[in-house]
Parts: sequence; structure tokens; C-alpha cells
Amino acid sequence: MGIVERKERQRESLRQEILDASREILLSAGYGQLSMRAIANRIEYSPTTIYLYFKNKDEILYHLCLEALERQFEFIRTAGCNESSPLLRLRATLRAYIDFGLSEPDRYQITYMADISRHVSMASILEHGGLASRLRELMCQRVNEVLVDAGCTRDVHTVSQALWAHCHGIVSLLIGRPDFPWVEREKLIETGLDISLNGLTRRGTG
Amino acid sequence: MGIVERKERQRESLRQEILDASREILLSAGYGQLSMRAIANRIEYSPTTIYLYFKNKDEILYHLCLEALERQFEFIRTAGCNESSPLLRLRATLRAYIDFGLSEPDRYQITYMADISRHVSMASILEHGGLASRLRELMCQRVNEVLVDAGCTRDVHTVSQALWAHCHGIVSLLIGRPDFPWVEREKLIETGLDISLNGLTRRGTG
Amino acid sequence: MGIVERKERQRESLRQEILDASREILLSAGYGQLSMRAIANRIEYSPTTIYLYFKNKDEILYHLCLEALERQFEFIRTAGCNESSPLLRLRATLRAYIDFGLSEPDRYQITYMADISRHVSMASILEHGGLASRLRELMCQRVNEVLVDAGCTRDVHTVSQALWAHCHGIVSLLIGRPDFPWVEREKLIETGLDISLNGLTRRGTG
Amino acid sequence: MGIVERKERQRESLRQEILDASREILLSAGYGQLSMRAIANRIEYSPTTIYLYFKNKDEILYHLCLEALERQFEFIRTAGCNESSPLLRLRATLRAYIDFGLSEPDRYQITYMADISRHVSMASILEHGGLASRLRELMCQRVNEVLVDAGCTRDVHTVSQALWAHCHGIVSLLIGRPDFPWVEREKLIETGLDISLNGLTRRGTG
DNA sequence: TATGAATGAGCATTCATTCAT
DNA sequence: TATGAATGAATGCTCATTCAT
Repeated sequence: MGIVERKERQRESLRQEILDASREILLSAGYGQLSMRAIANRIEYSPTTIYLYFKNKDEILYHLCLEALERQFEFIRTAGCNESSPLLRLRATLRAYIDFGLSEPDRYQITYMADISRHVSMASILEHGGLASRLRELMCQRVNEVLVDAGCTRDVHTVSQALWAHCHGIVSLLIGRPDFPWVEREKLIETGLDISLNGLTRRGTG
Repeated sequence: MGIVERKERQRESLRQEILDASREILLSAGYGQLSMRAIANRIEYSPTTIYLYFKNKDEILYHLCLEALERQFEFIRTAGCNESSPLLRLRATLRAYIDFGLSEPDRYQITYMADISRHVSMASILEHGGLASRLRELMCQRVNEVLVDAGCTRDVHTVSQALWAHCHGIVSLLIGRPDFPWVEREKLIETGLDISLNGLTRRGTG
Repeated sequence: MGIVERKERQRESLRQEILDASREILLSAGYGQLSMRAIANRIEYSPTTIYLYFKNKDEILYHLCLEALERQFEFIRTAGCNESSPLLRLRATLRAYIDFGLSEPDRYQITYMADISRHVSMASILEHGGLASRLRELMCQRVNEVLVDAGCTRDVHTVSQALWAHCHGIVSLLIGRPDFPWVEREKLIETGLDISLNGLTRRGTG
Repeated sequence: MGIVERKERQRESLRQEILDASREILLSAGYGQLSMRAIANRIEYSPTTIYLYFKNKDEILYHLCLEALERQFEFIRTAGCNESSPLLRLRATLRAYIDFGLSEPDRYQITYMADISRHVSMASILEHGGLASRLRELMCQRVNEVLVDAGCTRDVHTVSQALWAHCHGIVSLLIGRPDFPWVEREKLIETGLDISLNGLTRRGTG
């Protein structure tokens, strides 16, 4: 049955090539340039061939989102497991979130592209396999540990969302504005995390 | 010379109508729907007419960005001037940044839309009239006051950029993910600011 | 206002050219070959131009049907008015029906093309201006005169429909099977009418 | 040799399935929907397989026509053989023609579909096995009997063609315009035959 | 016998833009 | 100032067919 398997692998491989090509176009040239022809061009197949692997353009977008989310979850899931304190575990998780965005900027952005969410039911993706909610739970758990440990009474969901926002802000600006005169990237990230995490366990002003 | 002036005013008025129509389409339907015909339809003129006011579509986008930036600057500039302490002034400034984004989401997003920045030289916009740098300076000044006041030795640019990122994260997520189960908006914002500003003047972990 | 009128005429003229070209393609090459490109080719304009005159392909088909029906009605309406007897008037009307089909075979066939009726609401066309019902009424009236005159008790609607069918049979076969070894056309038509009309006023077998 | 025979039978069986599927699509959805993929879908084989049984789409159409004609001939051939008079035999033959069209509208229409005759050499079909000419001869023979019997001097070919046209008119209208407010079908058909046959043996006006 | 992979040609339609008026 | 006419280029998608297996 080696033949069947080889064919299977070939098929999967081209399918992945299509997704890769699409992602590359999406990020390098924008949603407006993501045409079936452009994809075909890049993978050096005819446009028709794409339809043998995906029903239509929207399905490509759907799987692009799905795949991006899966990668993100996998990347972040195990981060900080071995850290000794709740705060370090949380910090490692946030850092992993940022690192994923910076190391796979195309995949990161895809899940935030407005044009895509108009063509793909983001809801259906976000709930697929509970990926999104599992990520959210992971974050809440890490935050909760810290709050408990510090005897802090803040609402865990509020804090989680705020921290998510902070990290998203850093990633999306660094990715989206590459020409801006940023300070040294590592310093910016660590300072950002410092500020957020220092402030987390201290009595607030508001 | 009243006639010339009136004509000038009329001209300016239609020009503004075009920009308004474009911005509305951009936000309600997305960049993909922003066609010259769609704009023409909305202002109830022929598509050709638009070319009398703007050289081409990209020029519309350019002025859309410009105008958005001006509004943003105007909105933020005076915020917090009357506050009594450096920290409150900074907080007011950051809050104004967030409030602008939430009250004029269309204008806010325009300056961050990836599709647009591909058609418009963002650099030229950002430097136009020094708007961007003036905003940056304002922010740095506010941050500097706080750092000095607190005897904190952090780099002012690093902190400024981190805070900007935090605020941008909050705004862009709230705008971009309206369906997400956010905690109460006011609470999220204030908690976010608390965390950032509390952490700012405290000795960090990193 | 001469300019406006000239423009109006030009516009109407190209619109008609489009319809003519479409009809010609339809009949010479079949529905399957009726593409916007083919039409454009024939009128020597770009495909895009067609959309300035018709909203889409279906609208072209719709107007093609409409126009064909109008022509047919106009052609048949006055036939036989001056004839001296009811029978001669009916015969003239039927003959006009056949003659229309043979002299404008393309227009005749359009209203019977199955593929078209799948894209155009035939009902809406048939009832437009009551053209179809007016034609039906005309026919029934002519038939009724004959039946009354001959003291024949047949149902007028049944007879009308049967006669219509007979004429349609002659036209559609002569048009649709040009290569068949038909007897001399004039003889066939007149014999067909003879048979139908002779039998009409005679007591039937069934 | 049983194996060979079984294979032969299997082959013939799939071949027939293809024709059946094609005919069904043709009538239910129209020529425009008759694609190789649609056929393949319906017979639950791959599109490629069809090419093992038919050289191409046109060949399918060709055999569809052929088969339809054979069925029609078979249906009509024996009609009226037992009738006692020439007129009743002719009437039974015409009635059979109409009944075939109404009971197998798909097969009937196929031989008259304009789109098909563009892809299939109708001439070659009509002469295949002399089916068409044998049908014509049958009709002429039936007509001739009547004319002789009635001492009528009309040309037998002219009359045959006229009667064929009459019957075709009835069938094609009833099939092609199912939504038209027809009088009761049986009555329409019998009246049509009455008129045609009554008029046949009576001295004409033309 | 049967099929999956692949493709070139074609389709209806939309868009930004130009031109003459 | 404003527009109607026109177009070339592009888009997503379908189809009949071929080829290697």
C-alpha cells in the first residue's frame, strides 16, 4: 500500500503548498492581491488545479485561519511549564505569545485581518476544537495563579484581557510598522512585560 | 471675490464629502468594497467627478489617513493639561488615545489598515506637518515628567513605545473583535491603564 | 436640445445593435454560444460596454423575448381585417402567424427556446402589456366568428389552441429542419391550412 | 465464454446508464446543465470513466438521439394495425405519435432540441438504419390508404408532412409550455385530430 | 476497467481609469 | 464643474478533455 500512502503524501503536500503560497501573498501583498491566479502562479500550477484541493477561495482562507490558530496554540501551550513561580510562568506565556507573533508574523496577522473575517466565519474557527477557548483558559489559569499567589483581588478575566491586549499591541505594532524608529526590540518587549507584570500585583490607582 | 470664495467652499465641501463617503464605506464594508463607483454612488455624483477632486484612489486614501491623523492629534493634544500631577496627565493622555480610537473607530483604524499602508506611503503621512513626531514628543514629554517625578531611570522612549503599544492593543482588539465576550469596557480600559501605570514607576523584574 | 436627442438616438441604436447581435448569435450558434464576449465581438465593442446598456445577460434575454413578442403581435394583429368572411379572416390570421415565423425565424424561435425560459421569467414577459393574452384573444375572436357563422358548437378555446398548435408545428419544423426534403413550402402551408380549416366547420368523428 | 459475455453485458449496462443519466439531466435541467461531471455524478463514476464508453460529449448526444428515434419508431410502428378502416388506422398512427411525445417527453424533445442538432449530425442520425425514412414511409402509406379510400387527389407527401407538423405542434407546445392554461389535454388532442382528419377528405378552399 | 491529477479555454462580471464633451 | 461612453485588465469559477497509472 506504499503507493497509496505516497499519493496521499503528495496530495497533502500540494495542499500545504497552496496554503503556504496563499499566506505568503496575503502578508506580502495584502488581501486584495490574493487571487486564485496569484496562488496558482506562485505554486506553478494552473488555477484550475487549486480547485482540486479546495472547494473555493473562502475555504482556503478558512484553513489558513485554522492552521494559524493551531500553530499559535501549540507554540504557546507548553511555554513556562517548568518555571518555578506563578509570575514567571505567566511571563513566559505572554512572552511566548509575543514571540509567536514575531516569529510567524504572517500566521499571527491572518487571525486579525479584517478582510478575512468578512469571508470566513471567525466564530466557527475560533470554536473549532475549542482552540480559542482553550487558549483563553490557559491564560486565565496563569493569571489566576499569580493573583492568588499575590493575594490580589482583581478580576481574573479583566486582567487576562488587558494583558492579552498589551501583548497584541506590541506584536501588531512591531509587525505592522516595520519602518517606525523602534527602540531595540528585545528591550521594548521586556520593558512592556515589566510594566504590565509589575503593575499587576501592586495596589492600583483606579 | 465672493463668487470665488463660494466656489472654493463648494469645492472643498464636495472634496470632504468624498472623504467622508470613503471612510464610511471603508469601515462599514471594508477595504475590498471601497470602489470609486461605490463612493460615487454614495455622494450621488458620477465616478468621473471624483477624479476632479482627487488624482486617483490612492490619493483619496492618502488624505483619509492624513485627516485621521490630524483628528487624532487634535483630540489627544490638550488632554490632561489641567491635571495636577505628571502621572494623572500621562494617564489622561493615554485615556484620550484610547477614547479617540473607540469614539472614531473608522478614523483610528484607517491609519492602521494594512491594505491602505500598501497604497499610501505611510512615511510621508507620518511626517506630514510633523504630526506624528509631535504626537510622539507629546507622549515622551508626559512620560518623562512621570519618570523624573518618580526618580525612575527607565528609558523614556522605550516606555513611551510600550505604553503606546498597550493602548493600541486595547483599542484595536475592542474595535476589531466586537463579538468577543469582553468584560465591561470601562473596567477593561481602566484596569489596563492601572496595570501599565502602576508598573511604570516600580522597580521591574527584568 | 438637438444634442441630447442625437445622443439619445445613438444610445438607443447601440442598445438595439446589442439585441440584434444577441439574436443572431442565438439563432446561428445556439444559446450555448451566446456569451457577453461573443456579443461584444460582433458589435465590435468591449464586453464591458454591454454592461452600460444592459444590467446583465439575463436582461438581454428578457428584452430579446419582449421585442420578439411585440414584433409578432404587430405582424399578426392587422392581418385579415379587410377580408370579407370570417373564415377568410381566420385563415389570414393563421397565415400571418406562419409567415411571421418564416420571415423572422430568429425572433419566432426565441420565444420558444427552452434554455431562455430557464433564465427569463416567461410569465412576466407573456403578461407584459398583455401581449400574449391580447394575441390569444384575437385568435379566439377570429375562431369564434367562424364557429358562429358555421353554426358549429365546438369550444372556441379548444379550437384556438388546436389551430395554434397546427401552425406552430408547421413553422417550427420548417425552421428547425431546413435540410428535410420538404415538399414545396407554399403548397405545404396552404394544404395545412386547408386541412385545418376544412375540418373545422365539419361535424367531427370524435 | 461466459466471462466475456458477462463483461460485455456489464459494459453495455454502464453505457446505457450513461445515456439514461444524460437524458434525465437534459430534460430536468436543460442542455446547459448537461456536463460530463454532472453525468459522472449521477452514475456515481468518475468523469474519466465516461470516456471509456463514449469518445466525447457529442457522441453521447448522438446516441441519445439515435435511441430516442428507435424508441419512437417502435412505439408508432404497430399502432392501428388492427383498426378496421384506413382513416382509423391513420388516426391511430397520429395518436401514437402524439402519445409517444407526451409519454416520453425527454426522448421526444431530444430529437428536436436545437442545441443538440448543432452538435450532432442530424442527417446521419435520420438516415441511420433508415429509421426516419421508414417512419416517413409508414406515415405516407397510412395517408395514401385514406386518400385512395376517399377518392381524394391530394399529394400524399404534402398531406403527410402537414399532418406530421400538426401533431408535432400539439406535442411540442404541450411539453414546452406546461404552464400555459391549456384546455383539457385529451380534448385538445382529439379536437386537433378531428379537425385535421375531417378536413383531409373534404374538398379544400385553396 | 477505472480513476485522480492536471490543464487551457472559456464564462459573467467588476473595477480604475481615460476621453470627449 | 460634471458626465456618459468606453475599455483593458482582472476576478472567481466551470468545463471538456488528456494523461499516467
